[in-house]
Amino acid sequence: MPIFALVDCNNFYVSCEKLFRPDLKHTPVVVLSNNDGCVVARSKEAKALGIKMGVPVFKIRHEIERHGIVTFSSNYAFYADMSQRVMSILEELAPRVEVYSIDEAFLDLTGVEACTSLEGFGQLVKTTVGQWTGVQVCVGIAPTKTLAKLANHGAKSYPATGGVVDLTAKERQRKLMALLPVNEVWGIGGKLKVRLELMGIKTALDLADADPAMIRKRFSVVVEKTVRELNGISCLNLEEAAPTKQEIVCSRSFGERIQDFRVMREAISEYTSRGAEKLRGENRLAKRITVFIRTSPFNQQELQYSNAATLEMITPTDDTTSLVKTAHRGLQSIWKDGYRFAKGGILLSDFYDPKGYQPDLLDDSPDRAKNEKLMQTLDQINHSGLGKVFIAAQGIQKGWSMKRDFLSPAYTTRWSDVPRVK
DNA sequence: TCTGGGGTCCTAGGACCC
DNA sequence: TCTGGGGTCCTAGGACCC
Repeated sequence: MPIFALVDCNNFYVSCEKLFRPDLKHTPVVVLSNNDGCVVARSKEAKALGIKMGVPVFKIRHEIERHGIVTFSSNYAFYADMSQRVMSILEELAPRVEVYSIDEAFLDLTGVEACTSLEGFGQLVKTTVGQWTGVQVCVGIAPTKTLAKLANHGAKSYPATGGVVDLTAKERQRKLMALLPVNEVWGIGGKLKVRLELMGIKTALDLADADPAMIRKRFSVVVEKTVRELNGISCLNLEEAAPTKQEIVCSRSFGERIQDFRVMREAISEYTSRGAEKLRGENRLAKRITVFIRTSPFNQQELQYSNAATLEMITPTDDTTSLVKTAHRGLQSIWKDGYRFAKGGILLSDFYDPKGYQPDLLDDSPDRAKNEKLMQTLDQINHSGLGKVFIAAQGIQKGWSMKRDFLSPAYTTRWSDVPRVK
């Protein structure tokens, strides 16, 4: 029987910010999404004040002032660096690790029991990560990933557990599941919760006791697997190697609404360039690009418009200039004057290996090799810290670029920002 | 006035073929 | 009035995750 552990950092983004701001130790702190739009992480103090996850900042302005809540713009370069430190420790402690997200990892603990108690191992993970990085984690241990997630949830919710829950015993599984609403189960979101509740399935335990065949018929194989996982039958394996990407998205809400075609073209050019850069980083070529724009769905007073265009290139490419040209055609085909656009972006898909694709006989676009050197040079300069080079279509003013009014310094990734001890 | 970004997987349904 | 059936492939859209 396999044993999984889920290690999850507590309030990760906020914890990162607090590491370098000991003065904020007991202060309520929140981290905001891109554009300083919504709350995406909350300190324990902020949670205690009733600040909800995902709430738009403008709705809690009053609370922020009244309670002196400190806000940070999200600083992904910093969080990604801290994440790497945590993950490399986990990789030292456990033989097999799946980095599941920026603040979570699954560990394979099969066989660990022979050497030490599972709970003891969980405590070791927790204290080691805490001492070496300052980041606090909780550990959930169980025979399936879905149960390990629930165990972790238990470890977070009940301080008496000491942040580690071993859920390998069947009775403990059922006891915890009876307490949890069905939408706390990994893979059950708001829509499924409503449909399940109509069938009388209200708790995680109700779902575990449901008939898998019936669930498959009424929902899907995904939910069926969830039911089996809740019963201790492992359906989801540990995925050590990151699977190759199927698509690359670059999209942003604009710092200010866009009403002018030329401005939108700049923004789309910028996202396309970034997408092309990511594509080269993944060592892939894309054959398809989707361009999309939309007004704000939150403002119902306003005229709404949302559209997307998908274009196919003759030959798969990673060349910024030809991708930007294609994106421009796409934008042209969906653009409409008279709207206040709130968001736009591009999606690259239908990927090919640069070494193994079939060139098209009728392709008359310039030889890929010519632009390859140019793209390499572009990436090199942009990664060197010497400055940034970009194509003219991206524009210079960028009034639309995102707001980040409360950004913390790059403590761990930029020499000039490394804190000084006086 | 102001509401994130980047992914995955599955399914239904249309297009197309014989 | 009567208007095949079965298969594959592709895409859009919906659901979920963090």
